[in-house]
Amino acid sequence: MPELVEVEFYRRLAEDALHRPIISVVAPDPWFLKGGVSASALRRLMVGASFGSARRVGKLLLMDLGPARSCSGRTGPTPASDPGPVVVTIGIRFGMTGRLVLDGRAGVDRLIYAPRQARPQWERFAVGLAGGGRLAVSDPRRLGGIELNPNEARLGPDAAAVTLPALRHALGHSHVALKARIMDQQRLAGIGNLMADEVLWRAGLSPLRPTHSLSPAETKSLHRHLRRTVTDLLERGGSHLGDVIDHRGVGMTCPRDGAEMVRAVVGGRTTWFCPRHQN
DNA sequence: ATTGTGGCCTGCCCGC
DNA sequence: TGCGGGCAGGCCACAA
Repeated sequence: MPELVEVEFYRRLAEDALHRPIISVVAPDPWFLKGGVSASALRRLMVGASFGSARRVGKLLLMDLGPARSCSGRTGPTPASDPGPVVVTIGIRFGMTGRLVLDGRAGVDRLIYAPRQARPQWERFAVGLAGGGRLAVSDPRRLGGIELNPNEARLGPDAAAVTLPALRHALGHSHVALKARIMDQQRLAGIGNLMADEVLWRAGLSPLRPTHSLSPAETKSLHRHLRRTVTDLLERGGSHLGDVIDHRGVGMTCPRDGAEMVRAVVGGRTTWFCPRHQN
């Protein structure tokens, strides 16, 4: 499913759509437009403009209309002397089955839990680009959506770049289960169910552990494995390509020590972990 | 304020 | 062979 890794591939793909004039907007599904924005409003804003930058925070893809804007992620506080131009941003969420397609090229080859091939009726949003190009969002399950000027401040630091102090702050001293905490997008952005299982398996930490029970050394280890896992999965090409993902299932054994994997529900999500080395 | 739960959406797979 | 129930999880509304 699209987690941080897939959305990063979508972002890279979307960079090829920058600076190409938008000539049409196709938004056939009102459900897919969030926050009360209408297809006609999007059309008024977008037609004649072009995307200036493609950014990502967690699982949210952000495409700014207008001239290029810093791609270093979050923009800091703007000096009062220079408020800068008003930027219109199109936020795209992919749910768990959303794909981004540019000029017929898909951002990822395969999406776990999603049908293998896209059908025309699953296209929920698209922009036509000058010269015949097309940027489209295909989402069979309709769990994603398009939002105008999404509130980026509601997302925690991106998991791909989070520092140790920032991770410590995100974890805090909560009594909530560790897995639920690292999947809380307001605290840490980008980790979905599969990556959470992978990171905790690598770090040898039980998903059920109360967050506050982590020692400083364990938090440091979690940080190292988190960053390493993101890097690995980006290199491998998908959040489903972790070492433990194929071992999530009844009767499966831990690829590290052979113990039988255990199923639990944490934060409302199906969770698989090794009872032997994840403590 | 924080935290937990249920529901939304639809395709797929299993068992009958 | 068709059919229906259960399942998948990101996100949000809602309740405590």
